[in-house]
Amino acid sequence: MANGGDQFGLSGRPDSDCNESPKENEPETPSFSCSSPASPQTTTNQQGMEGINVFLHDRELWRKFDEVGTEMIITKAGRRMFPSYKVKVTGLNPKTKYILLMDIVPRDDNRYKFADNKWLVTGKAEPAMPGRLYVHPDSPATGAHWSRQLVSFQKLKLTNNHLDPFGHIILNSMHKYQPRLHIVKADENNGFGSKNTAFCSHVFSETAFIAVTSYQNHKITQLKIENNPFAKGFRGSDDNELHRMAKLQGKDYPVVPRSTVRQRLCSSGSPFSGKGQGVMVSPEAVASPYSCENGLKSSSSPQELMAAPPTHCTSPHPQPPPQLQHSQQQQLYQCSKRKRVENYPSENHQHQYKKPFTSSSTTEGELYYHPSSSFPTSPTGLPTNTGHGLADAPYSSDMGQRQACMFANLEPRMDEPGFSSWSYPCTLPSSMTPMEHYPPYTPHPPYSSSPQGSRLSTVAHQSTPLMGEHIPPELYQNQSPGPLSLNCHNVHSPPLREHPRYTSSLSPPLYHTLETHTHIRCGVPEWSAAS
DNA sequence: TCTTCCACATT
DNA sequence: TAATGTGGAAG
Repeated sequence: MANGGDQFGLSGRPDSDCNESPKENEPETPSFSCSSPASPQTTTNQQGMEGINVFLHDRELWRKFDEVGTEMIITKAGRRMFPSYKVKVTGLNPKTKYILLMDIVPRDDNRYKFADNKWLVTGKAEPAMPGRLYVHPDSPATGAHWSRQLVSFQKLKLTNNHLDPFGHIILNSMHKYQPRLHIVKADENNGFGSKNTAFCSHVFSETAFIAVTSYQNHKITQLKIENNPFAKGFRGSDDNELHRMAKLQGKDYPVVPRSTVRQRLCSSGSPFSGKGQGVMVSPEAVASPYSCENGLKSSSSPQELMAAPPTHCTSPHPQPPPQLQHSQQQQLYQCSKRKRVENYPSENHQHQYKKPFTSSSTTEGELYYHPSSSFPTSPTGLPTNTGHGLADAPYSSDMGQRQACMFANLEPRMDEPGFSSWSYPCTLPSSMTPMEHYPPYTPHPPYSSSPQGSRLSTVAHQSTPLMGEHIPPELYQNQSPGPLSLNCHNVHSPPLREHPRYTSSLSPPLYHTLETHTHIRCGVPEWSAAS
């Protein structure tokens, strides 16, 4: 990882995002994350997905965590991610409907342990958990809708319960993962999965993390406490508090005043990344290894840094190394809270606790809900892709929030963590069309708890342009032509490997989806575990 | 060494 | 008050 590198102070609570009306934003937490530049680099010409750019919200915060080595708690009941995954999407056709979804894939084949203040590889990874997709509850929605404000995936939860019935994303503790965002263009029926379905995917390497059941690195603990509103209670007011906490944690790290934690965190290399650590350099310098990263001015302000769009490795037309244009960086992102849509009865009151988090996500549904997502399914609950509109079946806000949205999926892998961000608008191969019924199952039912999930799973199976085993060799190459080929203009783009371990035998239903996988790599330095 | 359960804090 | 978060104790 270690693609962070900012030397700025913490950006302030991540919750002060753009959904909050300006006046609600805490003055002390400049939401520079609310500004976003136009993305200059989409060059795809397929399926109308060209020009789409995705900007990671609170990128600075993500980078801070990444520098240290992000850890995400996973619990049986499911735990949200922090920082939460929020993005601003631009370049969408205002009238076209899109489905936004996320998945989290293994970043490598290792199992880790935290020892000597650093992450070390301890062996082979456990078989991957059943892949699940988290479809944003607003899906499908028009480009105008998605573009209106930040799209938040903060409701996404991570669990280590292999039998999780809630649709949470299942992960293995002590394994490294990479969240990915997929934007799929809904077809005329508000669904997708046809062979012409277009989509693009984006990966922000700084959002990679190691799943843990309890924090291993105290620096991460401190960062979480510092930035997560829910952890305010753990924020010490003085040095003693920190010493106390450190002591309680049984850590022998020197404890510094809270006021200096940030500096300490920013100035210390990440044992996690293991590379380029010793010296904390400028953001752009740190990002430099990532060829897909947009260049950033060394004098970039936090706003600009945040505004840096992800690198897109688009297909089929390779782009030149994305270079953020200043003028575009300056484009300001609207931070006003979206007005409720009359037709969508929304909850008039948000849970207070949600404010800081949901503020940025009107798309989350707290502010309103679409009548929405109905994914056609077969009588067995399997995807049928018969063309029913996604919007056919309204779901309650509650449903939308909780279940909207996880899907079983093949187990993709971010093999060889080398991507920074990529997109591969392309035509889905016929192999991605709805599959036959799943075999009865299964330790990892696609979405046992969610009726909606069942419907939505259609989307997952049909559209997920994910990776998995059996990837045609040619697809490993960035230059491969054809619908699924991807061109990553990355310096480091070693061929992807297949991972026999992730075979269909693990979870038959889940490995049924794609015969043709799109494996993209954008050459980002590998996380150096056990460096 | 890692996971689960708990009390407590915040919104 | 409920939901959700946290770190830490206990297993």
